[in-house]
Amino acid sequence: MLIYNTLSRKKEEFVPVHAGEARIYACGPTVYDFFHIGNGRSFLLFDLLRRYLAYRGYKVTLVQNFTDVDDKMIQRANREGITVAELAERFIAAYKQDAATLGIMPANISPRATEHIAEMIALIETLISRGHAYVTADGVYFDTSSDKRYGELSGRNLEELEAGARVDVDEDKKHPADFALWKAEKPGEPAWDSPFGRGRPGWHIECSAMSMKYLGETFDIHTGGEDLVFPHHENELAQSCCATGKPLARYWMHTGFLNIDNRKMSKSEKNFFTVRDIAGQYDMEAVRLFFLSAHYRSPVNFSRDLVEGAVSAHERLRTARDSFAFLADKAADRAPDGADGAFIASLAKVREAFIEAMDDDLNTAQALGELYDFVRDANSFLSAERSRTCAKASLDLLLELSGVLGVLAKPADETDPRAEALAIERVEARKAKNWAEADRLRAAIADLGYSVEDTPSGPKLRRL
RNA sequence: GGCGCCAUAGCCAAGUGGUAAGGCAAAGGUCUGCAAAACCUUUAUUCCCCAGUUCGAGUCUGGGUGGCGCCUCCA
Repeated sequence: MLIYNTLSRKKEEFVPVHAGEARIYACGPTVYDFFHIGNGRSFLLFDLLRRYLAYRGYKVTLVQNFTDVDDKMIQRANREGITVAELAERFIAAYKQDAATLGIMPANISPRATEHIAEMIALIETLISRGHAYVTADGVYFDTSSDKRYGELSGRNLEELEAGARVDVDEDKKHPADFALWKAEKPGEPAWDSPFGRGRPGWHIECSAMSMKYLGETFDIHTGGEDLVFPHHENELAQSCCATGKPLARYWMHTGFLNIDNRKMSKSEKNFFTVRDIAGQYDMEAVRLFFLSAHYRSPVNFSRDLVEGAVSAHERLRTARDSFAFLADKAADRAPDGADGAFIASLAKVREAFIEAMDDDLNTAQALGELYDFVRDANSFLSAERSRTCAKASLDLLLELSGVLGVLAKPADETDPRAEALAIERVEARKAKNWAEADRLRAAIADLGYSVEDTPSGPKLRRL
């Protein structure tokens, strides 16, 4: 499998540290608010990655942290008159709910920053003792000049960073790019005791401490949004490498941005949607399909029209699933003939093509193309009188491949029982060839918000 | 100012130097009480522009043009 590695700016063959295992660290949310649809897209990357690696036979360990102490959290907690811990509790719960709507499976381990202060302090002490960090009145800073490789991940060097630096230079810092490992206590902020005085950890150190604790000093893949490349991941990498002398992660994967109307989402622009907002408007599985229709590294535009296109495509996959399932139960139960055998044999090629696409740096757009091709071919083939075995094989393959992508996991939405009852009445009316009554019932069903389709497997209600 | 990414049909989007996947939308057809769904067919002589390399370029090189991102908290 090839993975695009931000560190080398190339696709590289995936070779895990431990044969047969894949250890992944994903930067999780800062839990000060509901997460937005752009965050959702980047969370989708690690979910897709872990599903696919598991499908390919790797034993996957995914660690996703919760950043539960930082400036934004402190501000909001103070504004609402609650503790930072209470705020964290609330939005960790919200994260879990919202992630589930997008089909994002829980990580194997979900460490919280505040529960790993001791590990961070130990890491900072190591950095100080090795001459990579220094203490000032404000806390402890990482000495970027002491790291020859600093800038490797984001493709910058210290001179450039100095040239690009804007105001706000801390006099105590040796270099403008130096960043805080430990922030000295300020009134109204949570603080912990440490050898360098009471205070709280900087943002970057938490990910270094937690990833290495659970995954080892060098693990396989580190994921995040592209805006984390600098400074967050650059700094994580610097801290960890300088502390251990070893690489932190073999592969760094970053998602492209999600834009709204071709503009970056931002609170000030008010072009901003939380996953919670969207979940009320669309089937989130269709939104997931929408994201997967473009490569994870390319920027994606989010708009009503585009998502609605994905909703149609998603409906089509669901219809295919229902139709295959119906035929797997009801089609002729006889031994497959030659054509059936050839069809079943052809399914292996579909799987191969799907894997080939996914092996190429998770090319979901291409993989979906293979899936749609397969659905069309199978629909066409099964429309003739075919053995039950063919339908069953088609259903199995569809569920297998869509399961890797996570786009057909949810059962059909529960339908309104009143609409169901009307649909049954309508079946009777149609049997009696009472078309006027049938049409009246269809209108009544439409009033409840459903269209009705007469399929071979009976009436199918579809939300309008 | 520095670094980097992108440009493929009405829209979205793949594409390993060898003759343009797929989806959405649209149109015609089969089927259907009428529909819907499904299926079949149609929709890029051409991949932003100009040069170059090559037997051959959407794909490689150079130069333009246009859009975007990072350099500050940010997925």
